[in-house]
Amino acid sequence: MTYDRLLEIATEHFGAKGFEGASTRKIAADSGTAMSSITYHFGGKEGLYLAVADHIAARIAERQASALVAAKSGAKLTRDQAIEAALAMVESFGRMMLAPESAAWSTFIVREQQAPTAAFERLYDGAMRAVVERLVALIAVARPDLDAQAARMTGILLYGQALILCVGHAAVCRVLEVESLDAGMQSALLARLRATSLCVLSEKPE
Amino acid sequence: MTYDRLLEIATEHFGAKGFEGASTRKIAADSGTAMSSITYHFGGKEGLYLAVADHIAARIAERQASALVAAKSGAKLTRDQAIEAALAMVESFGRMMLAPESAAWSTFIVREQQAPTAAFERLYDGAMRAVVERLVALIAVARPDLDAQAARMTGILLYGQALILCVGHAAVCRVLEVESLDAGMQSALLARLRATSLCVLSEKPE
DNA sequence: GTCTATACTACGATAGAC
DNA sequence: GTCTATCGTAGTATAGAC
Repeated sequence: MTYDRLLEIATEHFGAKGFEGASTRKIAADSGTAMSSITYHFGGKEGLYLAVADHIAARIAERQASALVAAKSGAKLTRDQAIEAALAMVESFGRMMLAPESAAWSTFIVREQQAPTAAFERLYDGAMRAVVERLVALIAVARPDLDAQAARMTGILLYGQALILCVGHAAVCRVLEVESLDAGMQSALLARLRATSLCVLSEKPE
Repeated sequence: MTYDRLLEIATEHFGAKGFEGASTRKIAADSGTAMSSITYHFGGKEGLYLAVADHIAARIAERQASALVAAKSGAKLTRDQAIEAALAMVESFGRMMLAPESAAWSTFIVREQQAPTAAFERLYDGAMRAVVERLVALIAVARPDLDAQAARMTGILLYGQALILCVGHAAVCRVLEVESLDAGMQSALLARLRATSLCVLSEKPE
């Protein structure tokens, strides 16, 4: 379908070059269709951009769905269970950050973070909110010594560890002295992510 | 000087909108000069872009200089000294990430990370390398249980915690339920950054 | 060094054929 | 639904006056 193909290609282009950098002519050409198809299906460049935001949010949501289910919310958890569930969420996020698709997503999202447009609301409400809130709730159980705001901040910082794997991709490769992150390096990174997160989550409340 | 003014304004524009999104016309206009001044001083848009990369690298380097000096390299440090020096470096980086100027830098750098151009070399060699290598060396002292590669990964992850404060700015505000990060919130974030980093650095080698 | 002029290319939008 | 054709705008680069 032309609609889907345009959406897929547009995700790559907007992710790689940003809103202004991407060209509707090139998006249409790479999708094997005419530029006016964008007008027909999405109303214009801006409509296409917003559709891409929804698309990214949906993809992220479905990828994080399993981690969310595993970290069941309502149930009372022991501290060890909460720690394990939080680790699983951070690791799941890190795994997504290492996946090749998310390279396009991350630049898209980071741009929206710095200068939020209407697309940011869709990204946050569609994908981020549920994941962050769940992790924060688990941290509150794992670290009863932290107040609510400190638990939120800790959640942010833990996700930051995973985020750099994608957002700082070139620097990560440089520091590790590799050309790209092969499967072995990826699992080593995820293991380290889990280990450092465990240090934070299992800190003994004195 | 026209040269300096162009450089400063260009840093903002490229940071906010990326290479393709920024317009030499607008950069020149905001600098109060003619567009052809860019050709004269920088040879064209691309030359200006590379000059901005050098400019950002220099600014970062000078900001991190004090943290680098404090974490003196050659000297033998005790574990506690290494931990304290590493904490100071992470905190210094976090402080920079919270500074308003770095908002423009971060998007510039993140774009380069995902799709590195010649500008990335300048950023990495000019600013990042020294800071990362110093932190990794300190981690090696603080955590003798980690091998060299694990120490590198840990350094990356610690910097990731600080990076999200800038790169995920909009989401951070959302999670903390504030409009912007005032001074109190900033120091609370830095305190938490220090606390979680301490958890990782002071982990007892069994 | 800095400006004005202009040349040329590429952009997004839209109208209308099919 | 998809295409071609065209319009107006905005982009960078460059030549030449001062």
